[in-house]
Amino acid sequence: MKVKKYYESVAPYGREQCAEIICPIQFLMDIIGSKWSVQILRELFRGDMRTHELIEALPGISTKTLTIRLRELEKYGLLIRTVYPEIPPHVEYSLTAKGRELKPVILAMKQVGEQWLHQESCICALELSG
Amino acid sequence: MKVKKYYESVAPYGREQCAEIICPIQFLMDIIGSKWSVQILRELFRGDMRTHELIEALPGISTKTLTIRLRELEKYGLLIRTVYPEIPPHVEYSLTAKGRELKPVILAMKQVGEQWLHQESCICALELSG
DNA sequence: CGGTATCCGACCCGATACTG
DNA sequence: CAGTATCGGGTCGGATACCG
Repeated sequence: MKVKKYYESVAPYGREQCAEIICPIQFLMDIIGSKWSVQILRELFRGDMRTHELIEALPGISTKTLTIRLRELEKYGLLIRTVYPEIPPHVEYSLTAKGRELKPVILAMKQVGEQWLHQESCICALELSG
Repeated sequence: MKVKKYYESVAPYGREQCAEIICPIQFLMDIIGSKWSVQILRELFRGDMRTHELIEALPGISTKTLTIRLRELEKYGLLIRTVYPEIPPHVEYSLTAKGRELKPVILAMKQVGEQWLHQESCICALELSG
């Protein structure tokens, strides 16, 4: 009886391989649409990073979720995991060429996201009335 | 006691308003990252659509999910819902100017998505060994 | 340091039946 | 035709403790 490693049991829920019709936009969303995925990629665009650097750069992420996301992105060929056989362990993550193809997507998202963020009236803003 | 309408009870799970630090990329993902959202927007970029036209254009979506996604996108100001007081009911959805600002994002996603889709070896392909 | 195992609440979303 | 109510399975992902 094959036992799945725990991070294999988690996959983007919308993904349906080889459906009759595949929308390339949804196809991409299924790859990068999980929580934290784009933020991990965003960090790696700044340069190669070690695990604890990612954890520090992404406040709130758990080691479990980080590992799952990294394995997914590695499986999709977007990043490479390099292990240096040292003690204590030393693991480095870096974007592949394929991963860097996401740059225009992430740039476009950044541009629109910033624009909308600045327009948005903050829900937490103090109400002066009353 | 206020009773939430059922579609108000559903919101993108990653959204945290007014966090100390907000990544504009994640901010955008929280708006368009739910299942079906980008596909709905993709259809509306082709022109205004009625509810049943969207259902036909998005095979697999339920009326419930469609309604929830449409209300979300309307709440974010990305589309407008127009009701024509007729019998039978006639409702039309159209992108707002803000919604159309997503065009470069969706185009970039489409481009990369198509490229990767064509590279991908199909998991369902027959295995010739054995 | 990096990763794993386990538990568990939250919620996403599909199916179905029903209303005006 | 468009939308609502309700149910329920699946899984997402956070918290925590532990290992080599």
